[in-house]
Amino acid sequence: MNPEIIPNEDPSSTDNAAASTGQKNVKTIIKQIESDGTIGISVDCVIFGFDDNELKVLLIKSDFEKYQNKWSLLGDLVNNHEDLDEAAYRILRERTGMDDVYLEQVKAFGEVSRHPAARVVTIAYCSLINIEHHQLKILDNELHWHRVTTLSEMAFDHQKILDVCYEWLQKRIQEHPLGFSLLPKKFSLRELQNLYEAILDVKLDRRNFRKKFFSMELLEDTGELETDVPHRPGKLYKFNYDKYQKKERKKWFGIDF
Amino acid sequence: MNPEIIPNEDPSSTDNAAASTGQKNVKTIIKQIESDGTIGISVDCVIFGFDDNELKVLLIKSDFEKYQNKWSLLGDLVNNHEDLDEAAYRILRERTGMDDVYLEQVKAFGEVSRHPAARVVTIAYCSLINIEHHQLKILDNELHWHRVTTLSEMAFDHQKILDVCYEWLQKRIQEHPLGFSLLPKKFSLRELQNLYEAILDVKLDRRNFRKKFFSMELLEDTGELETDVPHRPGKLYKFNYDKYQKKERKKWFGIDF
DNA sequence: TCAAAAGTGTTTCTTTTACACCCATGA
DNA sequence: TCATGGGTGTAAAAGAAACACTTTTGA
Repeated sequence: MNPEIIPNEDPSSTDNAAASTGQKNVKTIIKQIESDGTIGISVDCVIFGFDDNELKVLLIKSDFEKYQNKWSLLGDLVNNHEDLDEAAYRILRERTGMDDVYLEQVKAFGEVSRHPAARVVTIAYCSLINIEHHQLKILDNELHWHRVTTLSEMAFDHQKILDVCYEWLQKRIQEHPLGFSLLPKKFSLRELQNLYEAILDVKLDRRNFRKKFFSMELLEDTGELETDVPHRPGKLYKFNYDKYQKKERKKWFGIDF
Repeated sequence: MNPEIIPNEDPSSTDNAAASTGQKNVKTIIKQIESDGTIGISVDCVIFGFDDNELKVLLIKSDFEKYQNKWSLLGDLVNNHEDLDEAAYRILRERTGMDDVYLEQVKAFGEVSRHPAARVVTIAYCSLINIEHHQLKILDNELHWHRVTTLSEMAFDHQKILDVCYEWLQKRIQEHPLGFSLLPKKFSLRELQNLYEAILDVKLDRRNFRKKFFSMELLEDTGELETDVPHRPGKLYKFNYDKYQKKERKKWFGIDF
């Protein structure tokens, strides 16, 4: 089951007090993998958020000795009895308390020596969450939102994984309405445009941007307006997921490379 | 290292007499995984070819009891000391004797019960090979080219994997020059158009198709003509990989969904 | 000389881009 | 009343789609 769009709802419960870091048993299991000569499987989540007109990613400080003080993605070994997707949702839930979020598999990374202690193949998942819906509560390992554009010194091959996921996001957001998962349910067109401009690192013409989105007929005017802005308030829209889902997908886009 | 385009060359050696099916030891290892309670990792290759104006995929009969007589993709467990990509190239080499082919990872499939004997996560790779460059020599397990459009009764979740890879191919071929890997090095525009029409299952206008490809300026006129055709022979072209590689990739395609 | 596919241009329509002024709000 | 960003339309350009006749070859 390939997760499609899941509309983001205000979290009914942000109770994640029970979230474990999942880091405790990892070392033991890694040791086992090491001695077995088997291959371990993990999932790493690249959790994107959008705040202050910038794309952010959720990171922790690695507690693996070799990579002390380097930034690390949120990952964990896959349990024997859980699907890959389930593992990704679990990691997300443990860290953010949310499970009704956008999540999609991006790529498997399996270089022999990507993990210094043992052979571990990892499956990278991309997740987009609306930062407003979740105040980080568990701050183990300096969990925090980090700007995507100013990153260096990551643990393992996590820089590579992040790069691949970021490129994936840049492409995907243009042909799939992922972006709305990063915004509040009701948003202004300016917020939407800021999101696209930040992710793609381009400037877009405001009028053409509006025209484009309105012509898709997937935005619904909520009748509400922005508040607390020091200028004329913009209209608030919401994205019509139902209508989008019912739209038929075209298989012919036109050859271009 | 994400394999980009590799131009297909005539194979200098199609000697693959030493290719092993890789199936002998699989059962033993699966048993071990089963008893260990660990998770196995395999690679499955979806090897597409194009012949007789139809898209084909290379399949064998499964020798796993439960799926006797069902069609199966070419796969094998990943060795401890090899990258995922290497494993995919190995499988390809063992089966086709070629290793200078197009190969790309598509997706990991990790449902808990996708393999009836043990927990095995598989990474699907898509490979495109030019059928003319390889006469199948090892026909173990009824190895053969099967039409993609008339398939049923596949082993494991291989139907699902094939479907995902086929959809991936349909999309990918429109924005990436994969298709040339399925054709002879020198081809006519009609062959190229037949390829696109077969893969996408659409009819295309001949004049617009030509216009489109010529405007990309990536086809080189070889000066040669088709032979042995019962009508006016078409010009033969080759694809200029160098020029394509040097082209800068645009990150802005236009929002459309 | 016939059958079959190659080769070739123009027009129409659609989509994309570029661009400037008035409007509503809060300070 | 000012500063700030919201909201709007049109013209030009580029790209995609529709469409028919002549040419070359082998049989």
